[in-house]
Amino acid sequence: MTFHAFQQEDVKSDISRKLPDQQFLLFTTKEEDLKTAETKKLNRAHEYEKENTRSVCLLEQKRKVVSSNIDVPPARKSSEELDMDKVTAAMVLTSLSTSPLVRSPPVRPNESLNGSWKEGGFVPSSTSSSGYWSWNAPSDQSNPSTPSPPLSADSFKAFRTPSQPDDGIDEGETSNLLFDEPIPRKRKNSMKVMFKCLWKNCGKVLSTAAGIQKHIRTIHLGRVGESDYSDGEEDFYYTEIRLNTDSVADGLSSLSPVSPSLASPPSFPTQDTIRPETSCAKTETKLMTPLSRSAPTNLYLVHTDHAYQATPPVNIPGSAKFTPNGSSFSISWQSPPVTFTGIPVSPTHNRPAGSGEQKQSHTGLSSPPRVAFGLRKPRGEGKKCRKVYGMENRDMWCTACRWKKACQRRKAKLILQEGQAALLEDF
DNA sequence: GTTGCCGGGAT
DNA sequence: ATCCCGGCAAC
Repeated sequence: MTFHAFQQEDVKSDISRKLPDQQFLLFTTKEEDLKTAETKKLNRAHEYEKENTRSVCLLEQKRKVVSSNIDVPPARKSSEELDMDKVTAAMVLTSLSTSPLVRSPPVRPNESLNGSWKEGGFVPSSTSSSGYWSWNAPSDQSNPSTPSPPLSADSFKAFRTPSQPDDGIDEGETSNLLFDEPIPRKRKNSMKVMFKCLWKNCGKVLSTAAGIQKHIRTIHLGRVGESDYSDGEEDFYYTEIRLNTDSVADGLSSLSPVSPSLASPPSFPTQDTIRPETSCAKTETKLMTPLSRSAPTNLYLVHTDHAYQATPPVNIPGSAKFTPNGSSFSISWQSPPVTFTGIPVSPTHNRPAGSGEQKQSHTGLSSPPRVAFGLRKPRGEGKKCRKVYGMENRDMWCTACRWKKACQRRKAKLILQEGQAALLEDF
């Protein structure tokens, strides 16, 4: 089981969702909710550890950027309170991350603390309070060396038990993941993160999460002209791939973030609004080699819908070859992106129990039930919240189900399976 | 008949 | 934007 907790100030409602593959994303609205989130997470983690799954727990403490163009939440806890919350989180995380169940392969040197986002130019854009996130190049946003929040990651290291050398996420990285370094840090310039669509036979790669979201929405979900669609439950599946490029700093002006050998025309006649985007990413530093033990099947980014920005599409065929039983890949969400070393979960654990609907994922190009625009979507085969939880547990349903909308849970599952199939095929 | 969820209304 | 639900269509 993979468990991720994100603190996200601009998500309105607290969403705790079980994902396929026994993964979790846990979102909490406010910093003050962190403790609550941790409690939930812990409960969930225990619950699913009982189900014979392994877990790793990541907490991303959203970076607080103090600068003139960043909205800082008005009501802030005192540093002491924050400290306690974070300490609580740290202890929870420690208990999970040091659990014997938690295992992950060693982290390569260049993806250790120094190489991950803590060094990067990622900061929440100035619209952070509106639920809109984008990556800003360091040049057009607050100074990376802006005043740091009261706590530093070092404050929490004391609460972590020493991790076994080969057991679990690299310590530096872990602490980096768990306790977002409040101090904006620079990132190496030699890598760039792209976002690869995980839909079967797609593999489209865009330079921003927003772009890939729009791609998925328009191409795969058939949501043309629904840019205003934002029910807070819309899920996207894409994965982050890192490209070794030294020209990232150019931004998107040279949208060939691809290494030369990988360059090729876009695979999709995109419907995306092509718009040069200056606030784009300069990102992760880990090189994803074809033989790296990457495991997108273990973790997918489920992204709650937010406003997005379109970016020119870039296709990088073969640039994200993940090994089926891999273990390492990264996720990126909000700010800053997280480099994550996943758990090599056995294939059986990769599949949600009883996911018989996988069969359809091998049926062709339009694998996920792609619907002609204007037509009703075919009914899904996955278990809806209603069936899973029953009417008596309606409060456990996903929001969409409660509102009699298309079940996000099922959708996520389907997309996940398609993505897995596609990636396995690629490999 | 049951269930998923679209479309639209109420707030 | 959020929440709810009538009603259609797939099952």
